Amino acid sequence: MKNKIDLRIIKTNKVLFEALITLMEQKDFEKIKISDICDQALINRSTFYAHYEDKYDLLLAMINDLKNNLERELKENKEEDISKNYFMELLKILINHVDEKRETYNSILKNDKNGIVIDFLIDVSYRDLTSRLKNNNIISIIPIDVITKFYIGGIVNIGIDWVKNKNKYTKEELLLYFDKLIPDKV
Amino acid sequence: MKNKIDLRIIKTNKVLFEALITLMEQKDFEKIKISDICDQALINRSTFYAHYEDKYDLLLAMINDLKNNLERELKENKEEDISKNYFMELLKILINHVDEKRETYNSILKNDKNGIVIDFLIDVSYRDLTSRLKNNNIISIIPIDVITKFYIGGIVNIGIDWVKNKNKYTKEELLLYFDKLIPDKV
DNA sequence: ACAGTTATCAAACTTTTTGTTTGATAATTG
DNA sequence: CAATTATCAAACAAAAAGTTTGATAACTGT
Repeated sequence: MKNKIDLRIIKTNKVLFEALITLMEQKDFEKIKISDICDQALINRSTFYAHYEDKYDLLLAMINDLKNNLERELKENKEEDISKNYFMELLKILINHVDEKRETYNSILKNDKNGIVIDFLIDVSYRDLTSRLKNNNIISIIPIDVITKFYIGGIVNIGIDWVKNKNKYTKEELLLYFDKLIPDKV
Repeated sequence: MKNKIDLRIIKTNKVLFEALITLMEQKDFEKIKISDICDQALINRSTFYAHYEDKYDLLLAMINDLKNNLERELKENKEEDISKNYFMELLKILINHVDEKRETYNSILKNDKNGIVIDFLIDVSYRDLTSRLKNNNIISIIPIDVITKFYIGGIVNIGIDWVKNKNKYTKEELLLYFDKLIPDKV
């Protein structure tokens, strides 16, 4: 009674994710047919329907998987060296995460699905960003979650640019830019 | 030989735009059928195909129309009082514009089609934002278009929040927040 | 290693949605 | 008012989405 997940299910999910990413790099999400996905993934169409309602359902599952990965990585890496600047730590992990899953993020962003990404970024970074901004005098005038949304929006928008144009600047430069652009203590 | 646009065409476009907005407020763009749009707009489906290839084509036309409106408003209003701070002028017009077309923007943002909106915002505001940031010392370290992307991203992300939650803060407060958050001269 | 379970498969099928074509009619233009 | 043309209903054809079947192969737990 171990209740292990069937290997075939894991495999099917994997090939479906990969197929969707490949296709989203080639064409608009809107124009992708379920049969395209199945052809690319080399699975039967009825198998697709055994797992997902439609392609949007599949996309959400893929993004959710991504989020779980990120959260795991954050847990694993944050404990290692506990410096005072938690938020820059987080950004560093985040940048590496995106760099490793570049094709996936690129395919999502290309198709304008970044709202979902922004939501989970706010989720993941809200606490650390807030604590970075806490010492700042700006906070007395503007509601804290408005400020948070502002900087997350900025980070994501640069991130999008960075993902789309791989070689315009390095990870280290990117991190430096963020550090300069996001106010620290007064 | 005036070559005027047929009134019927204008009317059809109008009801199609309105129908799309209404439906996008109710459900995902992905789930909207062309026949839904036609039912809502009270036009024949063959008429739809006489104007647009598919619903995505219609969406793009709607967004393009929005952009043209904004650009016209900018031209009209900017000349009135020419203060030194062009960028805040622009933001003010922008905020009023979005406020007036709130349902439209709301339906677009709800459906995660903001990439297109960001693109045209960068288009429209790049020059004035750049000139506001020009006097800032940060510019020597970070490429100017990276900075621009950062602040546009922030503005849009707060804007999204503002559109979605109409009564959280006023237009005037919103403008004040932007002014505080976007650095001016050193 | 084996018995029981279940995910995948091919294939045929129904239903839904898309896209096209027709010719008649009504609205618009100059 | 005559000529033009956008819209319409209606009937199609074609494509894509879903569903169902029973056979087979892959996986699980003991």
